Amino acid sequence: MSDEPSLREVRLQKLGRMRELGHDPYRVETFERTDSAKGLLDNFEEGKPVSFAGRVVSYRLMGKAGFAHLSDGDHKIQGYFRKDDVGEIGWELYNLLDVGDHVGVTGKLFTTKTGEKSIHVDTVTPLSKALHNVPIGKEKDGVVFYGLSDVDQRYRHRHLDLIANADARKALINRSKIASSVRRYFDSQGYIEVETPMLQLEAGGAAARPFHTHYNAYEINVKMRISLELYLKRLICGDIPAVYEIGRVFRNEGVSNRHLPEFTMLEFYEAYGNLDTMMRRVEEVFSHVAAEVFGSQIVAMPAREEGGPEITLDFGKPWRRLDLLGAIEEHAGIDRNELKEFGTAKKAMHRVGLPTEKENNLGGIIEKLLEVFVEPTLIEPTFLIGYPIETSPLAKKDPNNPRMTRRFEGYVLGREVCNAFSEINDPIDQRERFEQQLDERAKGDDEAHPMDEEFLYALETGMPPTGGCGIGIDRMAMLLTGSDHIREVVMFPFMKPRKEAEEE
RNA sequence: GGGUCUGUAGCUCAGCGGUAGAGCAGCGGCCUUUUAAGCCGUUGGUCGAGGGUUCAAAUCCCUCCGGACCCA
Repeated sequence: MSDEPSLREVRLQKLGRMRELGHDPYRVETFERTDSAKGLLDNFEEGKPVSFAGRVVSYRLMGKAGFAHLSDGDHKIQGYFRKDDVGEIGWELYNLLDVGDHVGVTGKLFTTKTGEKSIHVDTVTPLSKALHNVPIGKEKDGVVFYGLSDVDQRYRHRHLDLIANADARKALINRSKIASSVRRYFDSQGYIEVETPMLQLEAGGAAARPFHTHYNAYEINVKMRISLELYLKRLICGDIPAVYEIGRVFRNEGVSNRHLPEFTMLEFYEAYGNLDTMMRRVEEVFSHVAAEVFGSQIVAMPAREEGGPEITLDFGKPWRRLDLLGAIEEHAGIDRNELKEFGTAKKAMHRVGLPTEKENNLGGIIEKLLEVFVEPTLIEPTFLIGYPIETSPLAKKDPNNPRMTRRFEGYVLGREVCNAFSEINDPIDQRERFEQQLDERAKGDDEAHPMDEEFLYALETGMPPTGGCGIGIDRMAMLLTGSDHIREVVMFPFMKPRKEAEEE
């Protein structure tokens, strides 16, 4: 996207003139500021001398005086520039400014005729020149006009989005604060944060296709990790009793409003923790983050549909706990006894109007029923407990029902937010599960879990009973910031490359 | 993968068979407390790309390249 040359040239000419006046913006290295814009406005004292620097986000010239708002990113404050006060050079410099430039000013705080707290400027120091149009909208009564709204451009040129769109900026910054807050929670609970390998010989710990890459020095093909799970459990085997990681994982899949090929997972593991421990951790981390980042455990969500009621979620309360099969019984009208065998389950699935051709095991059917009938109903924070064994190759069997595992998922607003289980610490059981997965793989399931001898060796050394849980940080951020698209909470989401018109 | 919509000036958009428009930004005037400042004037576009239909295509058709939303 090349600018109209003339526009860029005009800006370069203005830059040249600034240099002629002895004010090359790029030679300046620092500029002392009395306070942030918010600080100046909050601790406003009429007549107080101040200095401030920021980006010009609005600009009005009226003959021999003018106004411009300067933004430090978070807040903005208005400057009043008068020819008689800034002098000949200062006045010309002001005239050379454009929306998008950075400028430093000194002056005195004062209140305009219309009551806006401002800086009456007496010196002007250009600090950077914007060489192209910076699409900052004009604003009236909180409504922004002519801003940057093209979604593709907002993501591709995120810096413009951060400048121009306060809401987008806020969601992204809150996402960072959420991740920091999660860390503070686990640190305060005695957990150790670690970083495990992203390049792996076999990508395990989840059902997903990995990205492949090549390691030149060893001349081997390696894979990008799809989860954090197996390495973290190897640390539990090494007697690090409480461990977590927040890191990027990569899954070779399509994109949607909830999926990106790379996303940030939190996984945490706690020796001697069971499902109840993990549920408590999830409740606590959500309430901790809500309170720390949003100032309240009660979070207001935008209406889920146009004109619908606003929803408030109270993360101060314990989450609802429901049995998975019971929930299917309630919402799909399928008796749990029908879900004991593949044949009857398939019939029941057909009865409730779902296609059954693609299903080849009981667990798949149960998960499908869950997705269609139960998930959308789970608005209030809810744990669903007890998942089928076929889709849970790393979770302990339920001693009361060997077809099911000691696993739960948490849901909020109809979306999965976490996945946890009592980790298998029986190496014999784990090997059998991997072998079952290999069978699935042989049948064509390319997301089935690979065998991992190193992991099994660690388990054979002995792992205490352990609870583990994974939370998608992006999903958590979407939830808490009320974003409907994962790309709204990722600074630089992967974008399909633009085909250049013609490479010549 | 399926459906709906969409690509026109730096930004936000209108035009939908008769030969390219508006607001903002830019440029030139006027204006020393404005705030979507205002007033006067003005520059700026291979109408995503290619092909077709037509006397005539931004507009209709086809193919491609992007994008958005919904669905599997």
